[in-house]
Amino acid sequence: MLELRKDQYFSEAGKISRQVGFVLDGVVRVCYYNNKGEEITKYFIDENNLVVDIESFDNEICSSAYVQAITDCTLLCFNKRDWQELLNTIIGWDAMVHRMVAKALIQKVERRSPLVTEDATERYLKFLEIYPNIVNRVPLAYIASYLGITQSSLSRIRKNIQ
Amino acid sequence: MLELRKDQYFSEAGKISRQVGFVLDGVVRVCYYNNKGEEITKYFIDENNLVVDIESFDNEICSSAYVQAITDCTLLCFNKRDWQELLNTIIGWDAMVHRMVAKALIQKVERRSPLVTEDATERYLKFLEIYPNIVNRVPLAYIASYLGITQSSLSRIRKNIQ
DNA sequence: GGAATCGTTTGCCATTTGGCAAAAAGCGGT
DNA sequence: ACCGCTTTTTGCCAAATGGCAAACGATTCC
Repeated sequence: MLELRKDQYFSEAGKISRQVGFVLDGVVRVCYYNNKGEEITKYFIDENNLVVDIESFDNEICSSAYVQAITDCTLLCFNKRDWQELLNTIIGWDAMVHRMVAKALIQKVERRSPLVTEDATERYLKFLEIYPNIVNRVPLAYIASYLGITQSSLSRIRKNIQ
Repeated sequence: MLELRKDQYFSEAGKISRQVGFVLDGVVRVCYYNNKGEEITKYFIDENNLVVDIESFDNEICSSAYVQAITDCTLLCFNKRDWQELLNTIIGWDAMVHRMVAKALIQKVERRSPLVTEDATERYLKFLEIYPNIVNRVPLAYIASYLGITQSSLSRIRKNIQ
């Protein structure tokens, strides 16, 4: 069990991610800095979802992204040993995890892809569909950086929608 | 072994995808139609890559995308029975496939995500990095629809770069 | 109850991209 | 070489978005 305060990191770019988390309460985001130094939010993770950089965790390579709490958070937290134990204890755990991970990855693609080809307003509407419980809990700047628009644009779009 | 001619479909939206393909020669794309009826290219797949709608194949649900040959293609092709046979015959096949699939999914996210937050020129440059062997083999309209810009814009961008 | 801090909205204008249609270029068939 | 078809480029103008700074609003801390 891990408590994170707003703005604390669960894992950081450039380090190996050695823990699998499961969000019990709060919202977390995965973000990175592009080559212009802009901070980009890649996705949000809220309650009852796994948070892990699977490439980093599995292959023990450095992660390329930060995982940051954006509200105070409570996470279940497993290290490799715990994880291995679950694997040995629970029949079918391995297969189940594979499914969950595959499903989560597919979801990430399906959520991110449409953003590329839509205009800013539609992106925001998609965001609202996908993350209905997040809008009011995180700063607008993070949402803007998720959508690939400036926060002034997002503010104006909000106004236009009502 | 399956030969597809330019423009033929490997699998179609609304149908269950019952085959796993492996591209031996040619280029294939995955595409769909958004709610404005615009055709969107989600990604390209060229030689030595797997092509499968894993959700549709695994869970026998309808696919939401088309897989279309955009050059004449040669594919290795497995149906569920073949696939099962490989699974039973080759020790470690299952684990290997899980890895390949996870890796491919991660790659899709990593390739698609950056496009959201970059301007049109940078998207095109990223495309060139990611798919260096595809530019000259597919119509510009498909690339534009992959990048989420119009083909006139892409044409102008090309000119500006040289 | 201020003061400081952080987040959001707005105004102004420059830049980017889209829409549409016409022109130009490329390509295969005869 | 010519014709018909498809793809790509270009011109013109409109619409969307960005950049920047100031104003406004909310929240926290003393």
